[in-house]
Amino acid sequence: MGSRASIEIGLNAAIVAVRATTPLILVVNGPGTLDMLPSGPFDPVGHRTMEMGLRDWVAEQTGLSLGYVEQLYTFGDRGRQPQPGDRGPFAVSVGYLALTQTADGTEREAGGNGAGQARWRDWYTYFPWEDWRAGRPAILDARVAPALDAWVARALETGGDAAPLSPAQPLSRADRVRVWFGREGRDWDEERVLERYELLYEAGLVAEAARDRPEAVAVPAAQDSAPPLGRTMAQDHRRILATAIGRLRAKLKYRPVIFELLPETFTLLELQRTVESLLGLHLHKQNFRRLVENRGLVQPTGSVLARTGGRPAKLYRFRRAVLHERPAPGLKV
Amino acid sequence: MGSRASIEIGLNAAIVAVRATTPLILVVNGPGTLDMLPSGPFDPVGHRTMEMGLRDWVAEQTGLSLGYVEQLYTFGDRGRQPQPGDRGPFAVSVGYLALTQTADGTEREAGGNGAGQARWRDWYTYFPWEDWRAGRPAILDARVAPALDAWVARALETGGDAAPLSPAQPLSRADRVRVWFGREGRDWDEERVLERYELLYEAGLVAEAARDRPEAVAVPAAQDSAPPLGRTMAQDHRRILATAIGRLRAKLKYRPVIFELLPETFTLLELQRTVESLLGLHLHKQNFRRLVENRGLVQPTGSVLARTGGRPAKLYRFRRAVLHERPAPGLKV
DNA sequence: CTCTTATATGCTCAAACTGAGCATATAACG
DNA sequence: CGTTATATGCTCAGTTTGAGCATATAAGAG
Repeated sequence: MGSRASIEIGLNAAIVAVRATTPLILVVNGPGTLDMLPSGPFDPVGHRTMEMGLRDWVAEQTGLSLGYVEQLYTFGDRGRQPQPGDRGPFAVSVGYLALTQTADGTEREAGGNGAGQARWRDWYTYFPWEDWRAGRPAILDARVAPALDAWVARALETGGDAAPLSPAQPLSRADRVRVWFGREGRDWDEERVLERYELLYEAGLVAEAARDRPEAVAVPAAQDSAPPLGRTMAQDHRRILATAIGRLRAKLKYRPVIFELLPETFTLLELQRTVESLLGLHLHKQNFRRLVENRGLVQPTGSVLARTGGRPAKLYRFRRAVLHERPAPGLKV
Repeated sequence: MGSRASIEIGLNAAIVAVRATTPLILVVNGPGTLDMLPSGPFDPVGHRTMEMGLRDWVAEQTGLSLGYVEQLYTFGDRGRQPQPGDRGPFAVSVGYLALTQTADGTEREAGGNGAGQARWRDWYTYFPWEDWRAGRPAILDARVAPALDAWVARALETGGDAAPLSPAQPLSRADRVRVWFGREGRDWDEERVLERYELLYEAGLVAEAARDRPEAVAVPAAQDSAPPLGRTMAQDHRRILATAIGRLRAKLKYRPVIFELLPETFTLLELQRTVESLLGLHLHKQNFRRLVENRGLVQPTGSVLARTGGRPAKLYRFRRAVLHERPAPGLKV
């Protein structure tokens, strides 16, 4: 077992909130103009658990004290290293998803003394193709689809596209493009955020790909001067964010986590808009309220909210008792 | 950031197969008579990714070449260390779930030159309370429930049981026992394997608890001389196995992973028995076949299997095309 | 004051899905 | 030729879903 490189464990938090109709992610300033997730190395001497280490780093860098936290995935592949010759400790990234009440109002909230100011940013800035609320995002037809088609075509020319890369990944390039980016309308699985991002990475279409392995990306000449697809983040943080979004979109459907993001009381429309913003699609209004009421997820507070125009909406709150009832359901939309 | 303890990343594989009606887990000999999951440290110099490292370790220790592999969770808390004074490198465990065709026949299969012979063992050996196929497991009423009740009672006496340990874990002892171990019949969520195991651990009812923190377990005097609940494993491997079982039980319902465990062709009853063995419960036969046929998960091969007594069963195979169809469904039972 | 524009809510309805069973078909066995 | 096992087909009522139609309650514009 000889000499192993030393290993460092990076803890990274994708901290999510929703303001009105926009899902937000908390970022700090990274190298250059790059955004970074709040993060720091795990120090087993100073922290009893990784999660506690994460909370400390976040508090230090953003001033935020996290509530709901869930571990996402541990990434540890060399290809993703900054690779200045593979020097320094090898870094493994452990990604976490955290949910917090809408830190609304100003664009930035807590200071933090870390790498700079922490601020909230619309998560669709990083994944513009994931927001279908206004219909199929233009960027898909304009940029993503052509580039992916070209990438598939290159594979078909140069050899074959049949080869499964691994038993766990048995789809060809063409299949993956079709399955995860679905042509046409309703062939879109909003949970496959990570798969789509990694496909774009593999195809060399996001800036991170060029940064990590400049040699492998020489090919896509066509859109060479085009702006990158989505805003880039430092290190592998956009991959962690993609994991977070996908996991949150999935979890909403079977656990009542949405209420971690809402204030104590809310109207059913606010609840619906929050869900829609995260899922990136629209839901049938009447059916949505029927769902949340039948599942017993909410209970009326008795008061109403005088809004802008229109009939005043009843206020509801999360019915915490569902947590003690058996399956503790979500919003299977 | 000063002096950090060195960190070692342990890769651990919960390798699952099914023989007839028994879910199996592949174990090697650990210290003493303890079973261990095939595992080894991640060496970033020798392995490009953690998953490749895992495959290498498994091949070395068991002779098995893994197919389907999925990362489960990364455990890294100090409380679970062997703690001979917290010396040595700090170990973080990354757990993986692997699925493989039934290595049927003999009790052991591949040799491996590692810590000894690898062999398959019924996973309910480790979690006897998880198998409900023959009705509510006797061990629940005989041993688990009384011990948990006593543990809840102790909390109620000594202080209060209301305190949520963390925002992400907002349930009291009493609630957790009720929600995860459900009194009576159908209040059992077969996916909550990890939650149940960790509750037993926290309550000091599994041998690992006494091993990790002898001081905290002095209390349960009642069943002091009783045999431990379920077979113990080395380190935190039983926790990893619990994670694997829970994840697999959940995943069966929305992805066609069951076919990783089955031979090329099979009868619908074999398919059903395999699913049932993993879920630890019985399914309605006619409805089950209606489900798999309607979802297009299988297709008849045309031939039949002359069995023991009874009408011969048609043979089916996995309809791989579902992988290319949109949501790639599972067996939502 | 009345009409228009917005929301909020109530209700309906058909199609699809689920959970439980009843009934029939096809073999091996004694 | 019954008996005993499975394998398969079909039914049926209760629920759940997906789409809409219709009504209620406010703010504003003529």
